[in-house]
Amino acid sequence: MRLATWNVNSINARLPLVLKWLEVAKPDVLCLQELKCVDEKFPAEEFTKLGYNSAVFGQRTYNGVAILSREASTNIQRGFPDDEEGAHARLIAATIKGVRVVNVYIPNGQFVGSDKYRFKLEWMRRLRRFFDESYETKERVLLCGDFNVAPEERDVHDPALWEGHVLFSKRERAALMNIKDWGFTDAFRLHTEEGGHYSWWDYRQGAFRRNNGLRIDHIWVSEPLAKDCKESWIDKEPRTWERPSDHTPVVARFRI
DNA sequence: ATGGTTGTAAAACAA
Repeated sequence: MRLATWNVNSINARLPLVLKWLEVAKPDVLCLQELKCVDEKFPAEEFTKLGYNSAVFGQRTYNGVAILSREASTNIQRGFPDDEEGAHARLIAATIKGVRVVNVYIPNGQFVGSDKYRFKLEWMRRLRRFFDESYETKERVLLCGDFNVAPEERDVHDPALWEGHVLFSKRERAALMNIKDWGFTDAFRLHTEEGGHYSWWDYRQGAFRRNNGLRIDHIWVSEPLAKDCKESWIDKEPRTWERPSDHTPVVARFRI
């Protein structure tokens, strides 16, 4: 089974690229973030034509997450169990081939010290609590998505420049490690030690051309799944296509 | 350089 995660920055603006990528990469599961549309505007029929089922949790203008899968997914959950009405559409979970797939779009945080930064840290605390209350570490659990945090210096093109800034500040990294401490392993780091591999590049200042990026999109797995993870990579090609998302897909392959 | 780019949606806001 191949699973991928991709922040598309509007599914309708990116539809031609997503369809093209599905046809060449042929993942079994594709987790999407930043749909920027309500459920009714999600182009599910286009994915049906390529053989994918859609589980969607949309929202007007901002956020929105979805899970595409060749096999039908079961037990679809939208948002945290204790979410209030109108809460951000940032989490969708579904079971596929015995794997509990949790797809998240962690808040960006705007800048360190802002209200949105505090919201990000609180959301991350809730995500850790969600795993404590919902799953056992011996189950096959997978957490993926746009985490909006680079875990380590080797995940940042210029750590000195980024130190203390949103996406790489100490409190965000601590909040991220707290989630990881539930029992996750970074699938990408099972297979690659060196730095310089990024999943996001700012649209501005030729950041992609200069490889000024961050590794902020991740696939994390519980212990039983880590044993079955054969490969993980970042597919930079869609970032070179016309009208790209600022993120590119991250992929993992499992012996399932 | 107090900037730069993109998407939504119709002027700012979010990233």
